[in-house]
Amino acid sequence: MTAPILTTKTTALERKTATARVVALLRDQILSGGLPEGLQLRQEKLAAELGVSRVPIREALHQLEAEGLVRQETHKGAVVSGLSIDDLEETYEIRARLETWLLELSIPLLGPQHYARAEEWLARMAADREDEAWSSQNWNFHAALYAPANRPQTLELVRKLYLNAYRHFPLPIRLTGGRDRMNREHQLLLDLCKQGEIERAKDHLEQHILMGARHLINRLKALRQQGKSAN
Amino acid sequence: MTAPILTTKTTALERKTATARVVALLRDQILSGGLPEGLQLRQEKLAAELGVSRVPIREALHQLEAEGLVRQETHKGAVVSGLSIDDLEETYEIRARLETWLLELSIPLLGPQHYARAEEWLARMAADREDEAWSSQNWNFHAALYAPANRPQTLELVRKLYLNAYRHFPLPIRLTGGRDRMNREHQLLLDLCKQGEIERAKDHLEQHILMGARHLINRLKALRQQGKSAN
DNA sequence: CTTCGAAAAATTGGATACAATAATTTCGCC
DNA sequence: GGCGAAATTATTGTATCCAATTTTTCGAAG
Repeated sequence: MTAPILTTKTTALERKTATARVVALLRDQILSGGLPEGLQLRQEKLAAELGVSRVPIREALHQLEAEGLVRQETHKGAVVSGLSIDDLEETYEIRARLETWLLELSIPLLGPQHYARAEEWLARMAADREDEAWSSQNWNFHAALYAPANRPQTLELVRKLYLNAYRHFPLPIRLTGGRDRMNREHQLLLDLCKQGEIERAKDHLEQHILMGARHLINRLKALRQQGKSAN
Repeated sequence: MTAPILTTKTTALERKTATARVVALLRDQILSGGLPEGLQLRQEKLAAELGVSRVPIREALHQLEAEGLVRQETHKGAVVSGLSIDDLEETYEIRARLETWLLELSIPLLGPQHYARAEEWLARMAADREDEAWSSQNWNFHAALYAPANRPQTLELVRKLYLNAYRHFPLPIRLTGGRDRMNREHQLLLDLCKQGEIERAKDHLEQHILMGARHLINRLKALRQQGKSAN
Protein backbone atom coordinates (compact mmCIF):
# COMPACT_ATOMS: atom_id res chain seq x y z
CA MET A 1 0.00 0.00 0.00
CA THR A 2 1.41 3.42 -0.98
CA ALA A 3 1.10 6.62 0.97
CA PRO A 4 -1.87 8.81 0.05
CA ILE A 5 -1.13 11.75 -2.26
CA LEU A 6 -3.33 14.22 -0.50
CA THR A 7 -4.71 14.26 2.99
CA THR A 8 -7.53 16.57 2.08
CA LYS A 9 -9.93 14.02 3.40
CA THR A 10 -11.08 13.98 6.99
CA THR A 11 -8.38 13.63 9.59
CA ALA A 12 -7.94 10.34 11.36
CA LEU A 13 -9.87 11.61 14.33
CA GLU A 14 -12.79 12.94 12.37
CA ARG A 15 -13.07 9.71 10.48
CA LYS A 16 -15.13 8.28 13.32
CA THR A 17 -18.88 8.27 12.96
CA ALA A 18 -20.94 11.16 14.23
CA THR A 19 -22.38 8.89 16.90
CA ALA A 20 -18.92 8.04 18.21
CA ARG A 21 -17.96 11.69 18.35
CA VAL A 22 -21.12 12.59 20.21
CA VAL A 23 -20.57 9.77 22.68
CA ALA A 24 -16.99 10.84 23.33
CA LEU A 25 -17.93 14.46 23.75
CA LEU A 26 -20.89 13.90 26.04
CA ARG A 27 -18.97 11.37 28.12
CA ASP A 28 -16.11 13.78 28.61
CA GLN A 29 -18.45 16.57 29.51
CA ILE A 30 -20.36 14.45 31.99
CA LEU A 31 -17.32 12.91 33.63
CA SER A 32 -15.63 16.28 33.95
CA GLY A 33 -18.71 17.76 35.57
CA GLY A 34 -19.43 20.13 32.70
CA LEU A 35 -22.91 18.65 32.45
CA PRO A 36 -24.17 18.46 36.01
CA GLU A 37 -26.22 15.63 37.43
CA GLY A 38 -29.90 15.99 36.72
CA LEU A 39 -29.52 18.10 33.59
CA GLN A 40 -32.05 17.39 30.84
CA LEU A 41 -30.44 16.48 27.55
CA ARG A 42 -32.76 17.65 24.80
CA GLN A 43 -32.15 15.84 21.56
CA GLU A 44 -32.89 18.70 19.22
CA LYS A 45 -30.82 21.18 21.17
CA LEU A 46 -27.83 18.87 21.30
CA ALA A 47 -28.25 18.12 17.61
CA ALA A 48 -28.22 21.82 16.77
CA GLU A 49 -25.23 22.55 18.98
CA LEU A 50 -23.20 19.68 17.60
CA GLY A 51 -24.26 20.15 14.02
CA VAL A 52 -25.76 16.72 13.45
CA SER A 53 -29.24 15.33 13.21
CA ARG A 54 -31.05 13.71 16.09
CA VAL A 55 -30.19 10.20 14.96
CA PRO A 56 -26.56 10.13 16.16
CA ILE A 57 -27.65 11.94 19.32
CA ARG A 58 -30.15 9.24 20.12
CA GLU A 59 -27.71 6.44 19.42
CA ALA A 60 -25.17 8.14 21.66
CA LEU A 61 -27.70 8.55 24.46
CA HIS A 62 -28.53 4.86 24.36
CA GLN A 63 -24.85 4.03 24.61
CA LEU A 64 -24.34 6.41 27.51
CA GLU A 65 -27.40 4.97 29.21
CA ALA A 66 -25.82 1.52 29.11
CA GLU A 67 -22.66 3.03 30.57
CA GLY A 68 -24.72 4.45 33.41
CA LEU A 69 -23.98 8.09 32.67
CA VAL A 70 -27.50 9.10 31.70
CA ARG A 71 -30.95 7.76 32.46
CA GLN A 72 -33.78 7.71 29.97
CA GLU A 73 -37.47 7.43 30.54
CA THR A 74 -39.87 6.66 27.74
CA HIS A 75 -41.08 9.84 26.05
CA LYS A 76 -39.47 11.95 28.74
CA GLY A 77 -35.94 12.12 27.51
CA ALA A 78 -32.51 11.74 29.04
CA VAL A 79 -31.01 13.27 32.14
CA VAL A 80 -27.47 13.12 33.44
CA SER A 81 -27.47 10.47 36.11
CA GLY A 82 -26.22 10.89 39.63
CA LEU A 83 -24.94 8.66 42.38
CA SER A 84 -26.39 8.51 45.85
CA ILE A 85 -24.14 8.67 48.89
CA ASP A 86 -24.59 4.94 49.30
CA ASP A 87 -23.66 4.36 45.68
CA LEU A 88 -20.52 6.43 46.11
CA GLU A 89 -19.49 4.52 49.20
CA GLU A 90 -20.03 1.21 47.46
CA THR A 91 -18.02 2.40 44.49
CA TYR A 92 -15.04 3.03 46.72
CA GLU A 93 -15.47 -0.28 48.48
CA ILE A 94 -15.34 -2.10 45.17
CA ARG A 95 -12.28 -0.14 44.19
CA ALA A 96 -10.58 -1.00 47.46
CA ARG A 97 -11.36 -4.63 46.97
CA LEU A 98 -10.14 -4.83 43.38
CA GLU A 99 -7.19 -2.46 43.57
CA THR A 100 -5.64 -4.22 46.54
CA TRP A 101 -5.88 -7.39 44.52
CA LEU A 102 -4.24 -5.79 41.50
CA LEU A 103 -1.48 -4.46 43.71
CA GLU A 104 -0.89 -7.83 45.27
CA LEU A 105 -0.44 -9.35 41.83
CA SER A 106 1.73 -6.48 40.67
CA ILE A 107 4.26 -6.05 43.41
CA PRO A 108 6.35 -9.14 42.64
CA LEU A 109 6.47 -8.07 39.00
CA LEU A 110 7.20 -4.38 39.37
CA GLY A 111 10.41 -3.28 37.68
CA PRO A 112 12.38 -0.07 37.24
CA GLN A 113 10.34 1.01 34.24
CA HIS A 114 7.14 0.82 36.24
CA TYR A 115 8.60 2.77 39.12
CA ALA A 116 9.84 5.37 36.67
CA ARG A 117 6.39 5.85 35.22
CA ALA A 118 4.78 6.04 38.65
CA GLU A 119 7.29 8.61 39.84
CA GLU A 120 6.75 10.63 36.72
CA TRP A 121 3.08 10.97 37.52
CA LEU A 122 3.87 11.83 41.12
CA ALA A 123 6.15 14.58 39.89
CA ARG A 124 3.49 15.98 37.60
CA MET A 125 0.99 16.01 40.41
CA ALA A 126 3.46 17.94 42.51
CA ALA A 127 4.21 20.35 39.67
CA ASP A 128 0.73 21.28 38.42
CA ARG A 129 -0.09 22.59 41.81
CA GLU A 130 -3.41 24.22 41.09
CA ASP A 131 -4.38 22.20 38.09
CA GLU A 132 -7.56 20.32 37.57
CA ALA A 133 -5.69 17.57 35.75
CA TRP A 134 -4.92 16.17 39.17
CA SER A 135 -7.54 13.43 39.17
CA SER A 136 -6.33 12.09 35.86
CA GLN A 137 -2.72 12.15 37.02
CA ASN A 138 -3.71 10.47 40.25
CA TRP A 139 -5.33 7.69 38.27
CA ASN A 140 -2.32 7.30 36.04
CA PHE A 141 -0.12 6.91 39.09
CA HIS A 142 -2.30 4.14 40.46
CA ALA A 143 -2.60 2.48 37.06
CA ALA A 144 1.17 2.48 36.66
CA LEU A 145 1.45 0.36 39.77
CA TYR A 146 -1.22 -2.07 38.60
CA ALA A 147 0.10 -2.49 35.08
CA PRO A 148 2.20 -5.62 35.57
CA ALA A 149 -0.76 -7.47 37.06
CA ASN A 150 -1.98 -7.71 33.49
CA ARG A 151 -5.67 -7.69 34.27
CA PRO A 152 -7.09 -5.43 31.58
CA GLN A 153 -10.75 -5.93 32.35
CA THR A 154 -10.26 -5.23 36.01
CA LEU A 155 -8.17 -2.16 35.29
CA GLU A 156 -10.80 -0.80 32.93
CA LEU A 157 -13.56 -1.51 35.40
CA VAL A 158 -11.76 0.24 38.22
CA ARG A 159 -10.93 3.16 35.96
CA LYS A 160 -14.59 3.64 35.15
CA LEU A 161 -15.55 3.53 38.81
CA TYR A 162 -12.85 6.05 39.62
CA LEU A 163 -13.86 8.53 36.94
CA ASN A 164 -17.55 8.15 37.55
CA ALA A 165 -17.16 8.87 41.26
CA TYR A 166 -15.01 11.94 40.97
CA ARG A 167 -17.44 14.04 39.00
CA HIS A 168 -19.84 14.09 41.93
CA PHE A 169 -17.47 16.01 44.14
CA PRO A 170 -17.39 19.74 43.43
CA LEU A 171 -13.89 20.96 42.78
CA PRO A 172 -13.51 22.85 46.06
CA ILE A 173 -13.84 19.67 48.09
CA ARG A 174 -11.99 17.33 45.76
CA LEU A 175 -8.63 17.84 47.33
CA THR A 176 -9.89 17.69 50.86
CA GLY A 177 -7.35 16.45 53.29
CA GLY A 178 -4.76 18.34 51.35
CA ARG A 179 -2.38 17.49 48.63
CA ASP A 180 0.34 17.04 51.19
CA ARG A 181 -1.35 14.10 52.78
CA MET A 182 -2.07 12.62 49.37
CA ASN A 183 1.53 13.01 48.30
CA ARG A 184 2.78 11.42 51.48
CA GLU A 185 0.43 8.47 51.09
CA HIS A 186 1.42 7.96 47.48
CA GLN A 187 5.08 8.10 48.35
CA LEU A 188 4.64 5.61 51.17
CA LEU A 189 2.71 3.28 48.87
CA LEU A 190 5.51 3.43 46.35
CA ASP A 191 8.12 2.72 49.00
CA LEU A 192 6.23 -0.27 50.34
CA CYS A 193 6.01 -1.65 46.83
CA LYS A 194 9.71 -1.24 46.28
CA GLN A 195 10.40 -3.07 49.51
CA GLY A 196 8.13 -5.90 48.47
CA GLU A 197 5.98 -5.42 51.55
CA ILE A 198 2.88 -6.87 49.97
CA GLU A 199 0.63 -7.03 53.00
CA ARG A 200 1.54 -3.62 54.33
CA ALA A 201 1.19 -2.09 50.88
CA LYS A 202 -2.27 -3.62 50.49
CA ASP A 203 -3.37 -2.38 53.89
CA HIS A 204 -2.06 1.06 53.16
CA LEU A 205 -3.75 1.20 49.78
CA GLU A 206 -7.03 0.10 51.27
CA GLN A 207 -6.81 2.83 53.89
CA HIS A 208 -5.79 5.32 51.23
CA ILE A 209 -8.89 4.57 49.21
CA LEU A 210 -11.42 4.14 51.98
CA MET A 211 -10.25 7.05 54.12
CA GLY A 212 -10.09 9.32 51.11
CA ALA A 213 -13.62 8.30 50.29
CA ARG A 214 -14.78 8.94 53.83
CA HIS A 215 -13.39 12.46 53.83
CA LEU A 216 -14.88 13.31 50.49
CA ILE A 217 -18.24 11.83 51.32
CA ASN A 218 -18.49 13.53 54.66
CA ARG A 219 -17.92 16.89 53.08
CA LEU A 220 -20.35 16.07 50.30
CA LYS A 221 -22.98 15.11 52.86
CA ALA A 222 -22.53 18.41 54.61
CA LEU A 223 -22.78 20.24 51.31
CA ARG A 224 -25.97 18.47 50.27
CA GLN A 225 -27.55 18.99 53.68
CA GLN A 226 -26.72 22.66 53.51
CA GLY A 227 -28.04 22.83 49.98
CA LYS A 228 -31.34 21.41 51.11
CA SER A 229 -31.85 23.87 53.97
CA ALA A 230 -30.86 26.69 51.63
CA ASN A 231 -33.79 25.83 49.38
CA MET B 1 -58.54 7.27 37.25
CA THR B 2 -61.09 4.70 36.13
CA ALA B 3 -60.24 1.31 34.69
CA PRO B 4 -59.90 1.26 30.92
CA ILE B 5 -62.94 0.06 29.01
CA LEU B 6 -61.04 -1.95 26.51
CA THR B 7 -57.52 -3.28 26.62
CA THR B 8 -57.25 -3.33 22.88
CA LYS B 9 -54.22 -1.18 23.23
CA THR B 10 -50.78 -2.64 23.71
CA THR B 11 -50.23 -4.80 26.74
CA ALA B 12 -48.15 -3.54 29.64
CA LEU B 13 -45.14 -5.34 28.33
CA GLU B 14 -45.48 -4.10 24.81
CA ARG B 15 -45.83 -0.57 26.03
CA LYS B 16 -42.06 -0.25 26.08
CA THR B 17 -40.40 1.34 23.11
CA ALA B 18 -39.37 -0.79 20.16
CA THR B 19 -35.73 -0.13 21.00
CA ALA B 20 -36.17 -1.46 24.53
CA ARG B 21 -37.87 -4.59 23.25
CA VAL B 22 -35.12 -5.20 20.75
CA VAL B 23 -32.45 -4.72 23.39
CA ALA B 24 -34.15 -7.14 25.76
CA LEU B 25 -34.66 -9.75 23.07
CA LEU B 26 -31.17 -9.59 21.64
CA ARG B 27 -29.59 -9.59 25.10
CA ASP B 28 -31.54 -12.68 26.10
CA GLN B 29 -30.64 -14.43 22.90
CA ILE B 30 -26.96 -13.60 23.21
CA LEU B 31 -26.67 -14.48 26.89
CA SER B 32 -28.49 -17.76 26.37
CA GLY B 33 -26.20 -18.69 23.51
CA GLY B 34 -28.94 -18.52 20.90
CA LEU B 35 -26.84 -16.05 18.95
CA PRO B 36 -23.35 -17.50 18.94
CA GLU B 37 -20.17 -15.51 19.26
CA GLY B 38 -18.99 -14.05 15.99
CA LEU B 39 -22.40 -13.97 14.33
CA GLN B 40 -23.01 -10.98 12.08
CA LEU B 41 -26.07 -9.01 13.06
CA ARG B 42 -27.48 -7.48 9.89
CA GLN B 43 -29.66 -4.51 10.59
CA GLU B 44 -32.13 -5.02 7.80
CA LYS B 45 -32.56 -8.70 8.52
CA LEU B 46 -33.15 -8.09 12.21
CA ALA B 47 -35.55 -5.29 11.38
CA ALA B 48 -37.56 -7.57 9.11
CA GLU B 49 -37.62 -10.42 11.60
CA LEU B 50 -38.69 -8.21 14.48
CA GLY B 51 -41.13 -6.14 12.50
CA VAL B 52 -39.58 -2.74 13.11
CA SER B 53 -37.50 -0.34 11.09
CA ARG B 54 -33.72 -0.19 11.27
CA VAL B 55 -33.71 2.76 13.64
CA PRO B 56 -34.61 0.88 16.83
CA ILE B 57 -32.26 -1.89 15.76
CA ARG B 58 -29.36 0.52 15.51
CA GLU B 59 -30.15 2.14 18.83
CA ALA B 60 -30.31 -1.28 20.43
CA LEU B 61 -26.99 -2.32 18.92
CA HIS B 62 -25.30 0.75 20.35
CA GLN B 63 -26.68 -0.07 23.78
CA LEU B 64 -25.56 -3.69 23.54
CA GLU B 65 -22.16 -2.52 22.39
CA ALA B 66 -21.78 -0.46 25.55
CA GLU B 67 -22.82 -3.55 27.52
CA GLY B 68 -20.06 -5.48 25.81
CA LEU B 69 -22.33 -8.01 24.14
CA VAL B 70 -21.65 -6.94 20.58
CA ARG B 71 -18.83 -5.17 18.83
CA GLN B 72 -19.33 -2.69 16.03
CA GLU B 73 -16.89 -1.49 13.46
CA THR B 74 -17.59 1.51 11.30
CA HIS B 75 -19.43 0.57 8.14
CA LYS B 76 -18.87 -3.08 8.86
CA GLY B 77 -21.72 -3.80 11.19
CA ALA B 78 -22.14 -5.59 14.47
CA VAL B 79 -21.04 -9.04 15.54
CA VAL B 80 -21.78 -10.93 18.73
CA SER B 81 -18.72 -10.48 20.89
CA GLY B 82 -16.73 -13.27 22.44
CA LEU B 83 -14.37 -13.63 25.36
CA SER B 84 -10.87 -14.98 25.08
CA ILE B 85 -9.65 -17.65 27.46
CA ASP B 86 -7.74 -14.96 29.35
CA ASP B 87 -10.86 -12.81 29.56
CA LEU B 88 -12.83 -15.72 30.95
CA GLU B 89 -10.21 -16.45 33.56
CA GLU B 90 -10.09 -12.83 34.61
CA THR B 91 -13.86 -12.73 34.83
CA TYR B 92 -13.83 -15.56 37.33
CA GLU B 93 -11.03 -13.97 39.30
CA ILE B 94 -13.02 -10.79 39.66
CA ARG B 95 -16.04 -12.78 40.73
CA ALA B 96 -13.98 -14.64 43.31
CA ARG B 97 -12.66 -11.39 44.66
CA LEU B 98 -16.03 -9.65 44.90
CA GLU B 99 -18.20 -12.58 45.91
CA THR B 100 -15.98 -13.54 48.83
CA TRP B 101 -16.29 -9.97 49.98
CA LEU B 102 -20.08 -10.03 49.66
CA LEU B 103 -20.19 -13.29 51.56
CA GLU B 104 -18.01 -11.90 54.33
CA LEU B 105 -20.40 -8.98 54.74
CA SER B 106 -23.44 -11.21 54.55
CA ILE B 107 -22.68 -14.04 56.94
CA PRO B 108 -23.20 -12.11 60.18
CA LEU B 109 -26.53 -10.84 58.83
CA LEU B 110 -27.95 -14.03 57.36
CA GLY B 111 -31.28 -15.04 58.88
CA PRO B 112 -33.76 -17.88 58.49
CA GLN B 113 -35.51 -16.21 55.59
CA HIS B 114 -32.27 -16.04 53.63
CA TYR B 115 -31.45 -19.66 54.33
CA ALA B 116 -34.94 -20.62 53.29
CA ARG B 117 -34.55 -18.88 49.94
CA ALA B 118 -31.12 -20.38 49.36
CA GLU B 119 -32.37 -23.87 50.13
CA GLU B 120 -35.31 -23.37 47.85
CA TRP B 121 -32.97 -22.76 44.94
CA LEU B 122 -30.85 -25.72 45.90
CA ALA B 123 -33.95 -27.87 45.85
CA ARG B 124 -34.96 -26.62 42.43
CA MET B 125 -31.51 -27.33 41.09
CA ALA B 126 -31.78 -30.86 42.39
CA ALA B 127 -35.28 -31.25 40.94
CA ASP B 128 -34.86 -29.94 37.39
CA ARG B 129 -32.27 -32.54 36.78
CA GLU B 130 -31.80 -32.12 33.06
CA ASP B 131 -32.94 -28.58 32.77
CA GLU B 132 -31.07 -25.73 31.23
CA ALA B 133 -32.44 -23.37 33.86
CA TRP B 134 -29.61 -24.59 36.05
CA SER B 135 -27.32 -21.62 35.55
CA SER B 136 -30.02 -19.18 36.50
CA GLN B 137 -30.91 -21.22 39.58
CA ASN B 138 -27.28 -21.46 40.50
CA TRP B 139 -27.01 -17.70 40.35
CA ASN B 140 -30.11 -17.24 42.44
CA PHE B 141 -28.66 -19.50 45.10
CA HIS B 142 -25.50 -17.45 45.28
CA ALA B 143 -27.41 -14.18 45.20
CA ALA B 144 -29.60 -15.32 48.08
CA LEU B 145 -26.51 -15.66 50.24
CA TYR B 146 -25.22 -12.21 49.26
CA ALA B 147 -28.50 -10.38 49.70
CA PRO B 148 -28.01 -9.12 53.28
CA ALA B 149 -24.69 -7.53 52.33
CA ASN B 150 -26.82 -4.87 50.68
CA ARG B 151 -24.37 -3.97 47.94
CA PRO B 152 -26.62 -3.59 44.92
CA GLN B 153 -24.01 -2.32 42.48
CA THR B 154 -21.63 -5.11 43.32
CA LEU B 155 -24.35 -7.71 43.04
CA GLU B 156 -25.41 -6.42 39.66
CA LEU B 157 -21.83 -6.29 38.46
CA VAL B 158 -21.14 -9.85 39.53
CA ARG B 159 -24.40 -10.99 38.00
CA LYS B 160 -23.40 -9.56 34.65
CA LEU B 161 -20.01 -11.21 34.81
CA TYR B 162 -21.63 -14.51 35.69
CA LEU B 163 -24.14 -14.43 32.87
CA ASN B 164 -21.67 -13.18 30.32
CA ALA B 165 -19.21 -15.96 31.08
CA TYR B 166 -21.63 -18.85 30.95
CA ARG B 167 -22.76 -18.38 27.39
CA HIS B 168 -19.28 -19.22 26.14
CA PHE B 169 -19.42 -22.75 27.41
CA PRO B 170 -21.37 -25.10 25.19
CA LEU B 171 -24.07 -26.89 27.10
CA PRO B 172 -22.38 -30.29 27.08
CA ILE B 173 -19.46 -29.03 29.11
CA ARG B 174 -21.33 -26.63 31.36
CA LEU B 175 -21.96 -29.13 34.08
CA THR B 176 -18.52 -30.57 33.97
CA GLY B 177 -17.37 -31.98 37.23
CA GLY B 178 -20.87 -33.20 37.74
CA ARG B 179 -23.90 -31.89 39.47
CA ASP B 180 -23.06 -34.01 42.47
CA ARG B 181 -19.89 -32.16 43.20
CA MET B 182 -21.69 -28.85 42.69
CA ASN B 183 -24.45 -29.86 45.06
CA ARG B 184 -21.97 -30.94 47.67
CA GLU B 185 -20.05 -27.71 47.40
CA HIS B 186 -23.19 -25.63 47.66
CA GLN B 187 -24.36 -27.58 50.66
CA LEU B 188 -21.02 -27.18 52.38
CA LEU B 189 -21.03 -23.46 51.66
CA LEU B 190 -24.46 -23.15 53.19
CA ASP B 191 -23.40 -25.10 56.28
CA LEU B 192 -20.32 -22.97 56.80
CA CYS B 193 -22.46 -19.87 56.58
CA LYS B 194 -24.88 -21.20 59.16
CA GLN B 195 -22.00 -21.95 61.50
CA GLY B 196 -20.67 -18.45 61.10
CA GLU B 197 -17.35 -19.77 59.80
CA ILE B 198 -16.55 -16.67 57.83
CA GLU B 199 -12.97 -17.46 56.85
CA ARG B 200 -13.62 -21.06 55.94
CA ALA B 201 -16.73 -20.08 54.00
CA LYS B 202 -14.77 -17.48 52.05
CA ASP B 203 -12.00 -19.93 51.25
CA HIS B 204 -14.48 -22.53 50.16
CA LEU B 205 -16.36 -20.07 47.97
CA GLU B 206 -13.14 -18.94 46.36
CA GLN B 207 -12.20 -22.51 45.57
CA HIS B 208 -15.71 -23.20 44.36
CA ILE B 209 -15.49 -20.34 41.87
CA LEU B 210 -11.89 -20.71 40.75
CA MET B 211 -11.85 -24.49 40.53
CA GLY B 212 -15.14 -24.49 38.67
CA ALA B 213 -13.66 -22.00 36.27
CA ARG B 214 -10.54 -24.05 35.80
CA HIS B 215 -12.51 -27.16 34.91
CA LEU B 216 -14.72 -25.32 32.48
CA ILE B 217 -11.86 -23.49 30.85
CA ASN B 218 -9.71 -26.57 30.47
CA ARG B 219 -12.48 -28.34 28.65
CA LEU B 220 -13.15 -25.27 26.55
CA LYS B 221 -9.50 -25.05 25.61
CA ALA B 222 -9.55 -28.65 24.48
CA LEU B 223 -12.69 -28.01 22.49
CA ARG B 224 -11.29 -24.96 20.73
CA GLN B 225 -8.04 -26.70 19.96
CA GLN B 226 -9.92 -29.60 18.49
CA GLY B 227 -12.11 -27.23 16.53
CA LYS B 228 -9.06 -25.64 14.99
CA SER B 229 -7.48 -28.86 13.85
CA ALA B 230 -10.82 -30.00 12.49
CA ASN B 231 -10.86 -26.99 10.20
C1' DC C 1 -5.62 -20.79 -13.26
C1' DT C 2 -4.67 -16.85 -10.75
C1' DT C 3 -4.65 -11.95 -9.92
C1' DC C 4 -5.78 -7.39 -10.33
C1' DG C 5 -9.13 -3.81 -10.88
C1' DA C 6 -13.40 -1.65 -11.97
C1' DA C 7 -18.37 -1.90 -11.82
C1' DA C 8 -22.33 -3.55 -9.26
C1' DA C 9 -24.58 -4.89 -5.17
C1' DA C 10 -25.12 -4.94 -0.37
C1' DT C 11 -24.74 -2.68 3.89
C1' DT C 12 -24.13 0.82 7.11
C1' DG C 13 -24.33 5.98 8.53
C1' DG C 14 -27.16 10.03 8.62
C1' DA C 15 -31.00 13.34 7.58
C1' DT C 16 -35.63 14.35 6.96
C1' DA C 17 -40.50 13.48 7.57
C1' DC C 18 -44.19 11.72 10.18
C1' DA C 19 -46.60 9.59 14.39
C1' DA C 20 -47.25 9.11 19.31
C1' DT C 21 -46.84 10.86 23.71
C1' DA C 22 -46.05 14.32 27.28
C1' DA C 23 -46.01 19.22 28.76
C1' DT C 24 -48.05 23.70 28.47
C1' DT C 25 -51.29 27.04 27.50
C1' DT C 26 -55.82 28.71 26.76
C1' DC C 27 -60.42 29.23 27.67
C1' DG C 28 -64.85 28.48 29.81
C1' DC C 29 -66.91 28.17 34.13
C1' DC C 30 -67.71 28.72 39.02
C1' DG D 1 -59.17 35.09 40.77
C1' DG D 2 -58.96 30.01 40.81
C1' DC D 3 -59.96 25.46 38.74
C1' DG D 4 -60.42 21.97 35.27
C1' DA D 5 -60.79 20.35 30.61
C1' DA D 6 -59.61 20.88 25.90
C1' DA D 7 -56.51 22.55 22.53
C1' DT D 8 -51.91 23.78 21.43
C1' DT D 9 -47.11 23.17 21.62
C1' DA D 10 -42.95 20.70 22.51
C1' DT D 11 -40.52 16.52 22.62
C1' DT D 12 -39.63 11.92 21.88
C1' DG D 13 -40.22 7.48 18.96
C1' DT D 14 -40.29 5.42 14.39
C1' DA D 15 -40.24 4.99 9.38
C1' DT D 16 -38.57 6.24 5.00
C1' DC D 17 -35.18 8.13 2.06
C1' DC D 18 -30.49 9.38 0.58
C1' DA D 19 -25.32 9.30 1.01
C1' DA D 20 -21.04 7.02 2.08
C1' DT D 21 -18.49 2.93 2.47
C1' DT D 22 -17.58 -1.79 2.12
C1' DT D 23 -18.09 -6.25 -0.06
C1' DT D 24 -18.91 -8.95 -3.98
C1' DT D 25 -19.00 -9.92 -8.80
C1' DC D 26 -17.10 -10.26 -13.09
C1' DG D 27 -13.93 -9.79 -16.74
C1' DA D 28 -9.45 -9.08 -18.76
C1' DA D 29 -4.53 -9.55 -18.54
C1' DG D 30 -0.57 -12.16 -17.22
